[in-house]
Amino acid sequence: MTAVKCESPKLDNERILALKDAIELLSGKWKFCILLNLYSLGTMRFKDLMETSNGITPKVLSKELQELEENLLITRTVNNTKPVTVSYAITPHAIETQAVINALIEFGLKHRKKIKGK
Amino acid sequence: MTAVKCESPKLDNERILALKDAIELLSGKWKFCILLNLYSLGTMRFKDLMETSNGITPKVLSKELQELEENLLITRTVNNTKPVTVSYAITPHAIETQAVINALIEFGLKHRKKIKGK
DNA sequence: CTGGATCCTAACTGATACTG
DNA sequence: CAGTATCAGTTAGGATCCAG
Repeated sequence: MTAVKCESPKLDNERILALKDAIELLSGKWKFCILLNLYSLGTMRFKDLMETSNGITPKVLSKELQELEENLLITRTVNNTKPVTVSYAITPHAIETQAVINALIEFGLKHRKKIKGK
Repeated sequence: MTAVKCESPKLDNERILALKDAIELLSGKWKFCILLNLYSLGTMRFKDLMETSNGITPKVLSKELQELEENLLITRTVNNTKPVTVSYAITPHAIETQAVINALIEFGLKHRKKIKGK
């Protein structure tokens, strides 16, 4: 997703703003993938994410991680190792996104059945 | 959103595919807005959607509606009126997306509090 | 009223190479 | 190892005008 537009004059404004925010926070080709990896597999390093996020380039991964960090969804910690390593982990706050992802997966699964059934 | 990439070798593939599908179905700057309008306000005509979707252009609205229809999330019915009118309504299947939208709104609301609290 | 056709731009994405 | 820099391609989205 990108910048979401949704100013319907007839609907509750606060909820719409919240919806917009949520979508924008999670928009991006890889955000869900990264979040899913992080809370399925736990803390990961840049390199690990490069490997599990099949096809991503360092530049893009870097950008996605920065955006997630700005939005307090993940933490970035630099480790005192010989070759410097960096660990990424989701914040407690980001656990809320699990509900979103689960809802999306549920919907996706049902939709797949629907399509296949045709 | 656009074409979502998420082929993590370490995660359950079917769920990831479902996630990808769901995101792609709902991607686009206005999809959520249109769906929200349709199941908050009921069946609407093209003109109505133009008005409630503040700032959308007919071309974009048309495209979004077509995509939603292709994915069986809305129905399009042409009415036998003097100047032709067209009604759009969500399908029963699309009601599943409410869970997604609600989850997004919930997350968005919590996130706003988090940010404001700082 | 309901769109389709054109043109255009900004943003996202990718490939490649390079640095602390 | 963990990125940044540069360059180039694609595309979603908007402006405007036109048509059934």
